[in-house]
Amino acid sequence: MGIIRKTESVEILLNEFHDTETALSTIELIKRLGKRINKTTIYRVLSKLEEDGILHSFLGFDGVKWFARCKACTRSQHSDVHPHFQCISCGKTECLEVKVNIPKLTNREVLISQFIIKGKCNLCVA
Amino acid sequence: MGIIRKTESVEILLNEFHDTETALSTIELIKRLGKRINKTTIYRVLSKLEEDGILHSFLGFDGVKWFARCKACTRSQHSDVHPHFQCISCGKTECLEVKVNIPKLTNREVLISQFIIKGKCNLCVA
DNA sequence: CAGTTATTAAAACTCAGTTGCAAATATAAG
DNA sequence: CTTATATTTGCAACTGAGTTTTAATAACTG
Repeated sequence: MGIIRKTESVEILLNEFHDTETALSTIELIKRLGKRINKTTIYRVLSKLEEDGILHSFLGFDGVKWFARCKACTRSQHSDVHPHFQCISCGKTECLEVKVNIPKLTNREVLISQFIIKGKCNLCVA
Repeated sequence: MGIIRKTESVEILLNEFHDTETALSTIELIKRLGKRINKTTIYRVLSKLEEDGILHSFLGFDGVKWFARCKACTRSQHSDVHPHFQCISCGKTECLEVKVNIPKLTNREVLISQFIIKGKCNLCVA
């Protein structure tokens, strides 16, 4: 249904994504905000922000859901189709501004795709 | 630690993968075999078969774990790096025999990558 | 300001996956 | 073949991410 009312929860959550390009897991957000916002609300607001094309989500290697800011998505179309990188050392998870070429598949209709890469990030690779 | 003894559980599970190229979820395997093998054992045998390079695993869009036969993997190296396709209509999930080009990432070390595509399979696309 | 409707918190629940431990069984040694 | 021992199994209880239900609360509309 998307966001209709500007509530405190929405504002607080949007704020967490405002000053960062990196993705945040639901777990991390609950850890940070769990005392101010109920976890049920956190889950609901996140999924509404996704519906609205403000955030996009993906599953990390551990099966936990991550969210990150969209750059050029709208409510009707999520156009953020890029790989996500998860660092095994520091845990930082980020969107990669790289084009993915989805392989041509004969006789199949592609709807969504997800590409996750695990490794060491620029700071941890040393 | 991998498989050391040839037990009935190992044989039954290997058999499920013997006559199919498609992937099987842990949920499906527990549904099929849960009366013959305890679910704990199913989970344990699957992960040992993965260690041995006989099966490989990946997470579906729902966060459930899927397993499929490896083609050219060994205990020391899992070389099955291909996309997986999950059909939204019939649920069939399969390995795609397509090469994925992992984008060149400067200053980063890539360890594992996972590419999942969701859509309609050749039978359901009609 | 009052009425309507979306949003929230809280608690209980779901369900995939894990853990600890005692009993069972495959394999190696004698 | 029998015994010793180390792996494997089943069971029950647990973990933890995410969901559902319901009553109370807060944002918008007129």
